[in-house]
Amino acid sequence: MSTPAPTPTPRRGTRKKERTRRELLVAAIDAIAAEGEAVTVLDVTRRAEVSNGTFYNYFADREALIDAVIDEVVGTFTTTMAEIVEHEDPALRFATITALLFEHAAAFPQLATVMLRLDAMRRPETWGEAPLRPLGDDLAQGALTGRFDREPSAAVVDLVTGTMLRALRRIASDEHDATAEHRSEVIALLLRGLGLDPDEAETLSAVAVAAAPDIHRAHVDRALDPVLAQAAPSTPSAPGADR
Amino acid sequence: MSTPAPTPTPRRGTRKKERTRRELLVAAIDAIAAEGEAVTVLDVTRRAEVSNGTFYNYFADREALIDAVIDEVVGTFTTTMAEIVEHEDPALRFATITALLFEHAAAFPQLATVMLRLDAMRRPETWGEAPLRPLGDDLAQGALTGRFDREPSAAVVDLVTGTMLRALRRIASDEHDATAEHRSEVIALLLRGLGLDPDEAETLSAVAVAAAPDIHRAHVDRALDPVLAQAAPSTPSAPGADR
DNA sequence: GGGAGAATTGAGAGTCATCTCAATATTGAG
DNA sequence: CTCAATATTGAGATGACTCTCAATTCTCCC
Repeated sequence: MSTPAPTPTPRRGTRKKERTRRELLVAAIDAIAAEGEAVTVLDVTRRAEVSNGTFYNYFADREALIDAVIDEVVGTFTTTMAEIVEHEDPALRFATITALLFEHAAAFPQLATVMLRLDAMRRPETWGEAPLRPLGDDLAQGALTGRFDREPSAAVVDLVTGTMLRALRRIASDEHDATAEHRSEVIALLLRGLGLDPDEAETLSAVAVAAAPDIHRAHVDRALDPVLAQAAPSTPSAPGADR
Repeated sequence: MSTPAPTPTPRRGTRKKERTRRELLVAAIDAIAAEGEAVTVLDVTRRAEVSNGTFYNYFADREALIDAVIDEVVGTFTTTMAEIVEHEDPALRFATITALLFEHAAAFPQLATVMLRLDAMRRPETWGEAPLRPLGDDLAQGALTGRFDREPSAAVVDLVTGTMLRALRRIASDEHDATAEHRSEVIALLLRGLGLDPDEAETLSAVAVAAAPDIHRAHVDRALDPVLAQAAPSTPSAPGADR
């Protein structure tokens, strides 16, 4: 039996409070993906199907919600990255990290869309400390250490983060050519720009893109907040092992 | 022949109108650079030092202003590009176009900031048709035609436009390393990623960056709307009479 | 200068947003 | 089942924003 009770009760002892907060977070992610900077508290509470007043039990104000969303979303991406940081060959590590981010964006387009929009929601004065900046710096640094003779200069950061954000945008908006070939070619272009031999760049990127889905699935099963996984309606959260 | 009707040229009291509209446009550029999507009509009219009501003599509504700003700002960048489109060697043309855009962004940081913010002000559904998309496509296309064996695929567009937008953001926010070296290295990285020989990439990019200031100055003197030039307070223009 | 028409003003109507709070409903341990 | 703690509700208070319009000021042609 175990018909889910009409009153949704996940488990005894779990305060309702926990669940409502997460529902608000998921609703906020959807709303920001759709509305961007212009999102309103009412947008969020309507999606979460709670009253306007309830919102203020969980967040001090609208700003606090935005901050919480930034933490959540950037968290899922950085966790995904940290997941495979122990790769040995720096070039392969870079390729794998990038391929994983693409995979993550394709699996959770709302999260990617929110990340991209948040990246632009800051004022010019604070662009330097934008939430995504550390992620880009880490990536560029990790891409280069120990393998290429090039230092992770500002130009390299621009090359890597700019290209990846642009490709993420394409993937998140589900354009027709956001295919595995597209991802692989993006990575190969980056590797070549960073100084890798063209042939090796092509091989490495193909390998990384091919390996990404399995790594990513394992990561999601293990580490991703199940409530956030709801934010990807197109992805069955507990599908069969195979695809 | 010609206009038979009432006095062929409308000249009664129509002088001021032109000027006010341009002042509103300049104020809007400043305001959007500072406030982004959240800009209000009052922000703009306060900056332009006109009353709220005056605004509606010139723009049907707030949306119309945004559209007009997009036209103006994207216009100045595409004009800059078209300026040097006749270069012979595609790689050098690409390097020069890029260097010119960097120069333009450094000379008119407000325009660059507005362009970058507008790029993110659209909804995800319309990102594909965002105002900056054609500019990026043109650039990627122009970069490759006739020289590289690579076709201007989606990956190439992502590489070129993403990197340039990121570098423009750095230049617009006046970060300490937005120097000539930075610009030159960005271009070299791109050229190498596109398939050019590393040494030639370095040489070409240095040449292009060195040549950019003169070309740009000539372009501004010749073609740029003088009112828009006001948007760059650091520019020593405005030689007097406000006709 | 005189005056017709262009240009501007700013108060105000209407809308919609954020956030509060007293009242009400729900939850779950004993 | 009971009831105190916990969570939710939704109608306002408040303020900011967009857009209108009758009244006023300004321009500049003659």
